[in-house]
Amino acid sequence: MRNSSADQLILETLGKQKSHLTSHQIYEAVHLRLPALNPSTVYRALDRLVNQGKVTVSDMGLGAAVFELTGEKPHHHLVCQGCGHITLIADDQIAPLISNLEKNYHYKIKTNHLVLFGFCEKCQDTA
Amino acid sequence: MRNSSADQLILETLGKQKSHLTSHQIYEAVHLRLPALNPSTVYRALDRLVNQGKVTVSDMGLGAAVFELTGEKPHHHLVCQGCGHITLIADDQIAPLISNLEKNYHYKIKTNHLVLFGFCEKCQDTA
DNA sequence: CATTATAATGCAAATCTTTGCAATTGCGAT
DNA sequence: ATCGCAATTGCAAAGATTTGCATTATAATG
Repeated sequence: MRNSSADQLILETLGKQKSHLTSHQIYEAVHLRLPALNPSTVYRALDRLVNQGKVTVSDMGLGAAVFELTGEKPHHHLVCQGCGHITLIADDQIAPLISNLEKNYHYKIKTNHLVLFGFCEKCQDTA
Repeated sequence: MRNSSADQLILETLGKQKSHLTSHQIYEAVHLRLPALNPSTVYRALDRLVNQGKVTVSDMGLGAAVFELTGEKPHHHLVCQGCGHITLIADDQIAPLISNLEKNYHYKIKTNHLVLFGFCEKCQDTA
């Protein structure tokens, strides 16, 4: 592994961003700052960063996967399929489950961003 | 909503399949049995079925999302990022967490297939 | 049975993403 | 400083998926 300028650029881009970005949004952002960069380079760099664990990818129920910098602390989300509202789940709600599974299955779990879909209070009434 | 032949075909295809299929694999299978069917029709039908809850989509860590018939019972998986091995997680390991979250956040959770990534016992040693 | 509203489909174009291969570049070893 | 290996990149083509719009088919209604 080597010091790649594409990787750097992507990390910076994600760093400035508080929300999640799709791969295409990332490509666009990076392309703005370095138009010479080839699409395939960006997509491959993104792949690389995910494999290295520097970037986290998750499906938030939009058509496409979204990316973010891997944070220090795990965090999780509830996504309402009715109104699209997103609720943050405190990690201590999830952490015990994770360590249980690790114990029972002799696993070291890397997933640090769970996304659960469902219906929030309001939208349950509507449906 | 209406009785769509594309929908039927997709449901049958998934029914005969014990493992998960990518959208493209589904397109190929359906295309074999009804070559006249347009790709966009298949992709749109698949979308529809997911929205109707008849089909479940999940990211198993391959490049693409995979689809399966929505089962009666939730089931979950551990996926090893080292060797790719997949372990079934008993639902009673997960169910308590789900009902807790539903209580605490006033949510009705629909997600019925959790996928957690990590490293199995063997691959932890290697890494 | 005819009519109408709406859902599903086909088609073609656009878009997004991946892939193979050749050329380049960075990094460690000499 | 140079050499050589392996990683990164560019390019072009292929592949996969989405979209807009016109057309067709279905189901409900009168």
